[in-house]
Amino acid sequence: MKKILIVDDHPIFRMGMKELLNQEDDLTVCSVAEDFASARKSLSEDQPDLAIIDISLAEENGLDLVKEITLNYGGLPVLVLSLHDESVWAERAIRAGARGYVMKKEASESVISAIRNILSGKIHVSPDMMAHLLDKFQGNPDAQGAPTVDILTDRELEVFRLIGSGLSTREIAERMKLGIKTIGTYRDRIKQKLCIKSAAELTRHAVIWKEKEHFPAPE
Amino acid sequence: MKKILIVDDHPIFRMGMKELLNQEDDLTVCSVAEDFASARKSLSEDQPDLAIIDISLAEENGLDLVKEITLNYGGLPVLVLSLHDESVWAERAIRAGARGYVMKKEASESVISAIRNILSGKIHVSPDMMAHLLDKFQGNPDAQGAPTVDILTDRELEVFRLIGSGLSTREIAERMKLGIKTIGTYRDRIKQKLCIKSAAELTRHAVIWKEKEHFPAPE
DNA sequence: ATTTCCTGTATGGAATTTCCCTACATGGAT
DNA sequence: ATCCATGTAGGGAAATTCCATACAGGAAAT
Repeated sequence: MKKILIVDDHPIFRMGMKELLNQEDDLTVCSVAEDFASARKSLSEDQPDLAIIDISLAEENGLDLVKEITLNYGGLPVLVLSLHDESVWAERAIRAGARGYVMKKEASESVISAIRNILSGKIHVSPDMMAHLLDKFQGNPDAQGAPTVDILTDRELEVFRLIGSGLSTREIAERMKLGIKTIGTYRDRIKQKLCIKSAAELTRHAVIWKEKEHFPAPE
Repeated sequence: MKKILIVDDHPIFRMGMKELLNQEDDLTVCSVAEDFASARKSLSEDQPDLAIIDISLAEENGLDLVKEITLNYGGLPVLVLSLHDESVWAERAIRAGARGYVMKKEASESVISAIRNILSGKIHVSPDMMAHLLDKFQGNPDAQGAPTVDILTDRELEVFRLIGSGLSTREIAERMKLGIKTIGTYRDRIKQKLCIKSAAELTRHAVIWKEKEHFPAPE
């Protein structure tokens, strides 16, 4: 019986996931957490065999939790869930130490099979992503993907995203629990990498990018 | 026993929602649908008392389904769910005929109480949104579908547009051959009229608006 | 092994901007 | 006649932007 920890800040989704996993004979949800603090608690108290983490946690950045886990609980495999498109996040998730990535809108069976794959030692991402990662691994840096945003580091991207949702520097600092000056540095670096000259344009690019990523179809 | 139809394209979320509702004594999920077609089928076959609709459906626009339902099944109340922030979609949802709006990340209890409110004839949105809608209703009675920018004066709109194309205050002043301070005043007034609090958000709204002008929405 | 580059974090200080208030002239609406 | 929306602009404190610099830890390259 494998024990599983779920970290997700959507209550109803947590409920669905728990239901789904408990229907399997050999899996059991040992705990659910909605933030870092309770996730840490469960990690030490319940000793799960696998952690399922939503990387779009409300206040915190799920990638950080993934990093923390692979650092401190080396053996514990992590499956990353996300609302958003694989092409943007899967690679970062894997680099952060996750053993798999699935999008939330995928079928229940995908989630189950991802879990089984991971528990048996494999890495689970979609075939496309797998190919892409391998490509990149062999040193074809210009594989494809977003020409711009791709060169941002995790933190830079995080800041970029928050800029895109209309937050001010101070608000971003609060949300990420960093100094204002640090956010300033990230903004500088983003501007440099993306060849943007003013704050106004930075915001504009960020907003457009975010709208594209997060609101693909609807008006 | 009230019968409820769930329309959502996230399998796991559907499962969670179903579980949640079935735990209530007086509610039962009569059917779940993941797209328009099966939603229509359930509507005529199962005669639900309430429909819960995720407006970020994969291929289709959930708002259209809301409109269709209020048109053809006049009496059937609709609760709209969305991943995204209320401020963006709630108003549209209500205008499309929905009787309530909740974000997916809200607690399970909010969903339940939204359902009960709606079933008892009320409209359910967050207090903030309620205030905003009421405001709009009396302050601007003919605001039916008028985009907010309508209340801007010509100059304000001009400034708004330039902000949306990523120009800084100084650049706008130069382009319009006005003092920086004047542009500052326009920015203040735009913010006030559009209920925007920070410069970052102002830019965000302006960019989104401008982008929309250029990419006529497939609504 | 050592050097170099990248990333994350942060500081300093000058130049700008934002933000909130006030001011005033005009041309309509009441 | 009066009130109000509009276009224009100034003052001043607080906040942000912009540019430079710093340093530690890790990865990559030599």
